[in-house]
Amino acid sequence: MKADALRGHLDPMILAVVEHEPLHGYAIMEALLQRSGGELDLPTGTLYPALRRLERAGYLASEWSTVGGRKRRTYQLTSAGSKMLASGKQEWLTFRAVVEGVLRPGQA
Amino acid sequence: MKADALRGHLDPMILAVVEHEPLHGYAIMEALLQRSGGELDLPTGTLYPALRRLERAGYLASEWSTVGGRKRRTYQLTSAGSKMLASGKQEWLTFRAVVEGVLRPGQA
DNA sequence: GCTTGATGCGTAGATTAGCTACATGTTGCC
DNA sequence: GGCAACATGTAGCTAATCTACGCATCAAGC
Repeated sequence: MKADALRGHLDPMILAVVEHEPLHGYAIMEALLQRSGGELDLPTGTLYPALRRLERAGYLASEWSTVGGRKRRTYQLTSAGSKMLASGKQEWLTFRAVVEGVLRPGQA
Repeated sequence: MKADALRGHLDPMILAVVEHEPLHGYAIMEALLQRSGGELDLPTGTLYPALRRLERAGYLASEWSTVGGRKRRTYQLTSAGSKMLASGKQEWLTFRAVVEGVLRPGQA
């Protein structure tokens, strides 16, 4: 998968992962990897800045904790984030329709 | 639809539009607009550089012609472009699976 | 005691594709 | 004369992702 195919789609994916339970960065990475069937192996240099961006934008809230001597920053969805996620899902459907309308991917 | 959601997906879409018939830039714009149900209204500053990029990469070949006093540059798919399009379609399917695996868009 | 891998957070700098805004010219219609 | 549609193109900006680092803890293996 090309790198910047993700562009603009990563944010809702991150929000989706913390939708039902707050997670810390590393766990978010793992959740993305798992949910994507091993395809989405984000480098930390992508994830952590994205998390800070989302927090700065008000879609995530974070909290520090220490587990087994390791510091974790746990992120949870804010209500603004929840709205953002919902509209992100909607936008994905539109985007998918646009691409498939043009691409006709069935016709290999 | 956010602007850079397109990132990395535009190229195969352009190739798909000229798959069965060569078209000039303006006609490609219109075809994209039509196939996307009016959603994909590319600015010329996006399309024309993209076409030149694809030609430079060997996926498209162009030819000048004059129709009704207007100069047109008509693009057609090369064999390399055809392969690129096929793999682009495949990548799209993977990408879609990844996003939907993470996003679960059904659960609004 | 040492090394290695997994866990965990983070920044700096480069890349690059899509965008806005602009420039140029023709045709046809009011 | 003027405006919309047709038609191509460049210059410069933006911003999200990537690569490549740095730092620290813990557990396992030798």
